[in-house]
Amino acid sequence: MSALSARAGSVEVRGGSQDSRDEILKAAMHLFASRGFHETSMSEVAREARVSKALIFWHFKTKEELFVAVLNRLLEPYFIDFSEEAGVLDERAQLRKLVEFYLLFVRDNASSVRFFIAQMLHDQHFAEGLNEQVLKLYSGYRNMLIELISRAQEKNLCSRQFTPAAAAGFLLSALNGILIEHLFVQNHPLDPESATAMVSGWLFGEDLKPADREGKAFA
Amino acid sequence: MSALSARAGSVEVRGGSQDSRDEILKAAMHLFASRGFHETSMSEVAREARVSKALIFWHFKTKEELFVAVLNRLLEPYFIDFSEEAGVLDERAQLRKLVEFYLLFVRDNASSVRFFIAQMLHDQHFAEGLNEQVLKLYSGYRNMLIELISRAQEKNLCSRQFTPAAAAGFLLSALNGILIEHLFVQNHPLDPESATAMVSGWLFGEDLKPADREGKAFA
DNA sequence: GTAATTATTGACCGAAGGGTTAGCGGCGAC
DNA sequence: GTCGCCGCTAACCCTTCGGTCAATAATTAC
Repeated sequence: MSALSARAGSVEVRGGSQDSRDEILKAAMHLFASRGFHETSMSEVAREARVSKALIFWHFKTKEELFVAVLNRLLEPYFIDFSEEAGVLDERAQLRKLVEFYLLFVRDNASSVRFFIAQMLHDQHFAEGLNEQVLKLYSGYRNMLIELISRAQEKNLCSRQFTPAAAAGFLLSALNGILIEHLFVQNHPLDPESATAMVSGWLFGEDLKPADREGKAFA
Repeated sequence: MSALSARAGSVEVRGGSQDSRDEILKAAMHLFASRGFHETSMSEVAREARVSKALIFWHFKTKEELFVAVLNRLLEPYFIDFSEEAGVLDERAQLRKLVEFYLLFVRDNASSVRFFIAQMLHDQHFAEGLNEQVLKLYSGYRNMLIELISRAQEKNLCSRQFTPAAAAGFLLSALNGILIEHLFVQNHPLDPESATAMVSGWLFGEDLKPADREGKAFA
């Protein structure tokens, strides 16, 4: 915020402490996210931020505090509000939009997603604070799905084979499965269109276009 | 193997070098799997194995070599052969069996599965050697699914809506999604029966029993 | 019995890690 | 001007880490 506005002058005229703090955070984000907590030393962060190690400890009491700050910063893009887009679309289109949004987000933030998953699986210590926030995001998304599916079922727009909660859960599992396949198998382009077609084919019982029957996203 | 048989006497009469090597491996397995590579020190391993640190370096040249040995040891349970069970069952039952097997395995080896996933996501260095083996397992499983689905489609036992490869891919994604949900949401019991019912409901277009419509595995 | 080989150890080493401290330049307040 | 605070640094401290080494038990070989 003020960190950026203060940098009006084109070159390295940084003055305020916010500026160095930001530089440190950026360097730490990069290093922590790509190497992990224990494999990143404060000296490395200092070097990458072109700042003395002591300054980092002036901004952040401990390495862990810096790490938590990085976690929160990396988490920001995950808090998105797309309620306004909903207005005109019917439930089926909204669901499709929601699924596509998930897949696009994962594709465009793969490295950050990978980092968070690895972090939560690996380190229960930090995970505790993290779990709360991630779970909030996750259940928010799930609730939107449930709500939409429920309304779609009322209007007979989709199969009533499952309860909305079960359908949403299964859908989420499929999405998560696509996610991890994408993270593991490199060169797996995660084609959101094909995957969305596949998933909504299941959900709405639609007949698929011949191209989608091959499920590029899963082959 | 001989490690155990040599310990016939009730108390600590271990002799051969294999015995101490095994003790070290067991300690290292435990520590690496629960804390990770970088967070585990050789001194800790030595203490847990009740052995001097120097002895570890006598058995294993470096920490990394020990870690690789641990990886291979932890990977052993994953190589299972269940071709003989197939014999009498029809394709539909075989598929159900295969799905259930996946889920049971994940449930019963959750900590090891968690460790491998975290490891592969986190550390590309070791992941390279690991990826090969894991990918072999994975594509082996996938090929069995494809083969079975293909035969099931020929016999009209299941929907022909998708190509076998696409159906297998989607199925695997669903399974992986269940897997990660199970790893993240603690107290999520991963009910294999319910999940299998759900999944085969999708695959075979079967009507579900009322209890399964609620999809306990996903709620 | 003794020589060689195999297991095992305590003590040690240099490097790197997280964190501290004393101090320095600059700048606003008075 | 000078006092005091803020931003910042070089040098230092202590601990831990991966790894080595010389010495010593314990086995085996002959």
